[in-house]
Amino acid sequence: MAHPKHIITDPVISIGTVAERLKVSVSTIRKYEADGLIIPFRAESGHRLFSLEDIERLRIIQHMIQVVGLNVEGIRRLQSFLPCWDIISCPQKNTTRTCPAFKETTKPCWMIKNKEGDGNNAKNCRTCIVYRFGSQCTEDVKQLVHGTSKEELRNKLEEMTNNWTQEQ
DNA sequence: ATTCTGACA
DNA sequence: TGTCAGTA
Repeated sequence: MAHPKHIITDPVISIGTVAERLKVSVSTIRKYEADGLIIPFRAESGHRLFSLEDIERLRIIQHMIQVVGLNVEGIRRLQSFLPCWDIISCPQKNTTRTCPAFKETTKPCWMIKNKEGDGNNAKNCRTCIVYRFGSQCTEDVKQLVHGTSKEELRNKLEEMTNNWTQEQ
């Protein structure tokens, strides 16, 4: 309610602005991207652009580092447990136990290079509900990953992301 | 003036 | 994490 939906999701903030608002260096933000923690939008010029949701995600990263005590590697591993196979309709549905994302415990699904076939990669992952969930509060993440059916999981995610993207 | 990539103390 | 180079 505080912000209209488009304000939340539109990537229009420069990396410099983000840096000063979060009190972090520009290079640190670039590093987070290189490390797979964030997927900034790219202008045609090649410049990174961030939305308010992106800033929220960065805040959570700071929290995990400064308060929780995780390092970048730890955050990546934590996110590798986001059950994308349960959250979105996976091309290899019945073979979930064999899909790379399911077995990977080191990096999140958006960091896994896709083989042939459907080529949805990091660029599109930016808008994926799985990736976006990482922009939610860590408390909510806990509750979510705590025994819920696929259907419930799906609904909760929609709910939560709606809280962010809702309303004018 | 700002940001980008890549290399590097 | 920061900086320096050479661009766009």
